[in-house]
Amino acid sequence: MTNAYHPHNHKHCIEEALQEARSLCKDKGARLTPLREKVLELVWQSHSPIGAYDVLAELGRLEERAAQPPTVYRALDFLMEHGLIHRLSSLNAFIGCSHPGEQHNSCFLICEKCRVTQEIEHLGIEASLKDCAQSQGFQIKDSSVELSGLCPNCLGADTE
Amino acid sequence: MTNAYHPHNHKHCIEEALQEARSLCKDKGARLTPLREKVLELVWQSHSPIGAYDVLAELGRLEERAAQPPTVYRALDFLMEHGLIHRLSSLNAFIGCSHPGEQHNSCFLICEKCRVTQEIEHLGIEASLKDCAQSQGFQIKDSSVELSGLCPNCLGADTE
DNA sequence: TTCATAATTGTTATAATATAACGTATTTTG
DNA sequence: CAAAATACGTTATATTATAACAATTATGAA
Repeated sequence: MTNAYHPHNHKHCIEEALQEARSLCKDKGARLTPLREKVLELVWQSHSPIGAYDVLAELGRLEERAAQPPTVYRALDFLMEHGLIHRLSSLNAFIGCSHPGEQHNSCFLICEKCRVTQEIEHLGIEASLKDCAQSQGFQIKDSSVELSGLCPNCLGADTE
Repeated sequence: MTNAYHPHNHKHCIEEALQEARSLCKDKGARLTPLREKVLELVWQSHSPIGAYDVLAELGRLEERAAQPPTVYRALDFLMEHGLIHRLSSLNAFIGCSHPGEQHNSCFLICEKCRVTQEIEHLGIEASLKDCAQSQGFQIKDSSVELSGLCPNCLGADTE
C-alpha cells in the first residue's frame, strides 16, 4: 500500500497507478486514451498535488503544439469520474488516487511545508461523518475532508 | 443555538451574529468597521454560502460608488481571521460562523439542492480526525470538512 | 490639540482557475 | 462503409483572487 512518507522508488508508484488505471478502464469499457494516460502520469509525478495549469505546462514541454486548458480539464474530469484522481478543493489541485476502484471517502493529510499529501481511508472518520449527518437527517452524497499541517518528515526535520 | 433547518425569523440570526461580532471585536480590540460589519451582515443574509463577487454585487446595490474586489476580500479576510465567518473551499464561498469565539473545527453539511449549509461541531469527528493524524505522525494545523448532499428539508420534499 | 504613525480603504491592473461554445477528428457500431 | 458517438482542438470568456500603490481615516504620543 502506498505511503508517501516512506522513502521509495516513485517510478513504481507511477507504473502501478498506470497499470491499475488501464485495467480498471478496460473492465469498465472506459477509454483511457494516450492523452488521459499522460495526464494521469503527470498527476502521479509526485505525492504532492498538482494544479491543472501545471499539468498543462508539463504537457506543453512534451508536445509541439501547446494544449489548451479545456484539454487538460477534460482529461482531469475523466480521471475523476473514474476514481483515478482526486481534486483537493482547498488547494485547487489534483492528486492520484492511492486505491482506485474501491468505494471510499478519503481523508487527505496535506503537508503545508513539503506539500506531500497522504490519502487515508479511516473507518472512524467515515463512521463519525455518517453519524453526524444522520443526527441531522442529512444524506451525504460527497465528502471532502482535507487536513493541512505538518507531515512526519517535516516535523522530524524540525527537531533533528 | 442556530439550526438552519428549522423555520425561524432569520433577522434574529443576523442581529445576533452582528451583536456577537461587535462584542468579540471590542474584547479583542479589533476594529469592526462599518464596511466590515456590512459585509458580515451580507454573508449572514441567509444560511447559504455566498461568493465574494455576490457580496460585491450586493454592496454595489447599496453604495453609490461600486466597491472593488480587494475591498471585499479584505473585509472577508478580516472576518475569517477573527472567526466570524468561514470559507467553504468546495464552493469558493463564505458563510457566517454559527458559534464564533469558541475554538472549533467544524463540519459543514451543504445541501446541493437548496444550498442551505449547517455548521456542526461534532466531537466524534474531531476525535477521529485527531486519531487519523496521530496514526500517521501528522500534526494538524487546519481542517476542512465539507459534506455535500441533501438536507432534511429537501429530502422530505421528495417524499411528500 | 497637533503631528506622526499605523490601519483601513480606494483604485488600477492583472494573476490564477475554470468553462462555454463550436468545429474537427477519431473511434465505435450497425 | 456510413452514421453516431466520443474525444480532442480552438477561441473566447467567465469566475475567483491578489499585487501594488495611492488616498484617507483613526489612533496615540508629545
